[in-house]
Amino acid sequence: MVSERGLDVLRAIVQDYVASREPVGSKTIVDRYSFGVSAATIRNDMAALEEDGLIAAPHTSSGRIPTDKGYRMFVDHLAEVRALSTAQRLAIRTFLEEGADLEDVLARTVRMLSQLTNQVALVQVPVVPRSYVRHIELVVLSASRLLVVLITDAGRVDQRVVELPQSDHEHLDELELGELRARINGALVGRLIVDVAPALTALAEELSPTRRAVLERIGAALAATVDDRRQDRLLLAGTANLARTERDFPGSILPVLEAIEEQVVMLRLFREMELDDRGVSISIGRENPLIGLAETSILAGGYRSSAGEVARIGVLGPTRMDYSQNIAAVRAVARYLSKLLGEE
Amino acid sequence: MVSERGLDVLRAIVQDYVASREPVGSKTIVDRYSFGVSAATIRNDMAALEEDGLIAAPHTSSGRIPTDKGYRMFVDHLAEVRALSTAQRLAIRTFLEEGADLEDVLARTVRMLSQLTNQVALVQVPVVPRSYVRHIELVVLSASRLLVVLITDAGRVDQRVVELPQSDHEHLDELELGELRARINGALVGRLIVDVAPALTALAEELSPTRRAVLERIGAALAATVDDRRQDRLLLAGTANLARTERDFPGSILPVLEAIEEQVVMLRLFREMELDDRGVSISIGRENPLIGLAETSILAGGYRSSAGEVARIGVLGPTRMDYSQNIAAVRAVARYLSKLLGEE
DNA sequence: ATTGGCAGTCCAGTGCAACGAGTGCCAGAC
DNA sequence: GTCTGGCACTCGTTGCACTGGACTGCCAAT
Repeated sequence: MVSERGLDVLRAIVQDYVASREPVGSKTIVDRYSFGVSAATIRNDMAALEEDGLIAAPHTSSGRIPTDKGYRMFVDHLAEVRALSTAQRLAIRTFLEEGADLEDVLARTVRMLSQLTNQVALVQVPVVPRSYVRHIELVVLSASRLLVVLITDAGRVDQRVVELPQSDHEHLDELELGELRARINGALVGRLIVDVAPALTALAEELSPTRRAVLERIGAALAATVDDRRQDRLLLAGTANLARTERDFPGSILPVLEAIEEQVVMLRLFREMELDDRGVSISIGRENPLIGLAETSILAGGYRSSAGEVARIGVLGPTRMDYSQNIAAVRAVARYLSKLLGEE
Repeated sequence: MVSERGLDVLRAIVQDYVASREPVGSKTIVDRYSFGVSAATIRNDMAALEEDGLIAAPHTSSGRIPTDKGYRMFVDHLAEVRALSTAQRLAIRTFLEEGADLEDVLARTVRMLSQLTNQVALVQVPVVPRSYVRHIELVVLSASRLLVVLITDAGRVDQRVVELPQSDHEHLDELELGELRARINGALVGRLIVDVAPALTALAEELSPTRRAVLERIGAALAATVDDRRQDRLLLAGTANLARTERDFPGSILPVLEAIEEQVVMLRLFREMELDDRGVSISIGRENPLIGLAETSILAGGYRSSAGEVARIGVLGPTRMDYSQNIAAVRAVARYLSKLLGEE
């Protein structure tokens, strides 16, 4: 069981390790922080922290470093987010405001963010695909599974399987299905695929509650398909910072560089990170779905683009990063960017 | 003096070193290539090559590696450009043709090129600034020097000093200058700054030959200013390839990453590379103006964008790269890109 | 619960010797 | 003149043993 002081020790270990890249020992902590207890006591606390998997020793008889779980505990409960300095805020304002068009503003944003954090910065550039719905087909696979096929004027076909609500015991017979198909097509054909979601919501109003549940599933499937198909790009900056923190990547920075070059994958990962109440989302080390990013952490924030939709902005760096400062930077830049784009 | 066979030895050294990253010794050459002479003879040739600064030994009693000058000799006189395989050509075609808009085609191009070469690929995205000329001012600095000031509607002011032709002994007096100023402004004010060059050419027709020379200088200065002001972007891909060839960078890849992130600097460098008769330009190691790129070579090619102007495309990698293949790849992709964009 | 002390562990650095790849040079052969 | 085989020499690399230092874990005492 980790005591109250144990958590303070964890905080000290994280801060010290982030600052020095040296595994931190009990003596260091006693010297550098005023806990008012002896090294042996700290050692006991550290044993408890290790027991709980929050810290680990690279080898017997060396100091401890935080594990992914330790960093998680730190960012969730122990880190206080420092506000940016006035100078930094001013720099963000003036630099971003000089941007000409959206592309330029985002390019500036990503550079600014990478300089502010000394990490790799990423910004999602929302690009709305201009395809129109040509036809939607529904095929019954079994009593509880439905295949939804979306055909657009670009000639592209996407399909997706939908699990129907279990509670709904009235099977969809061919007749009903035909009606549903006709209604959905009536409501959607000829529309831009980005308008599919609102149109479906409107359609749902006209249906009985049981059918509405089915429609919702179909709508979700279509939304997911459209989402997958967005040709969003990713702006990157500060790759050099990866090389600068090379020593934090045991093997090499190669897998990291490979991962961030896979824009499609990174975008999905980025989109799937859900913001917490602080307006950021953090994915630490092996929490990360991509193996290449096992030694890196990603902070994501959201900004509201001119179209009103939420796009992502974030930084990526070694798990050994200054979370407090980076959270502050991502939040500040995201907030300012939303404001700037909202005004226009 | 390097003999005929000496150059063959150089070619062998370059090829072997590029393939193996091992300094190559006389014995290796005798074993692997059939020169029909003994190792001692090769050693003599190598001594001559070293004398001429074409190869060097990392330390006494080790094999030789090519110097920048050696690579230069290789690409200028010894390398034969291998044509791409049919499969590769087909891959280029089909992959690029799927691109939606210019941005998308270029994004695909840069990825394609980096995969083809296993190097960092760069593509210049031409962006024409939409500013209009508001006023042009001419100020005499001395008998032979003139200050040209360009003011555009964005409120931006650029100035440039022009050296007047020495042969022209009639000094420009204030009166004449005034007339010239009026004519230039008459011809240019209100025009897009990208149209400055053709408009000036038209104006030159109306002037006397002596004045025409002056106008040409002014025109060149304005063109240079406009060129500097272009907000061209650079698309990058394959940064991971740098990490993959990490061992070719004695210190670290950090300075290289830093250099390619400086888009403005890279663009200027890129633009200043003049294509040779093979349609490519090669800058090797320390020939490069940027210190951070002292261990890298850049190959540049040109493609004709839809607007008809020439933009750059290229690859960047360690000086120890497969020049033959990379030249072929850059040429093929540049050519195909021009064709694709020309059709539209 | 906390502390001082002590034995034990492991890493990083150092010095040394043996090894091997490759050169430079020279005297002799073609 | 050009080429060749041979030989001494130079260095980088590898393996090994050794030492110093930085920690930890545990225990008995407070």
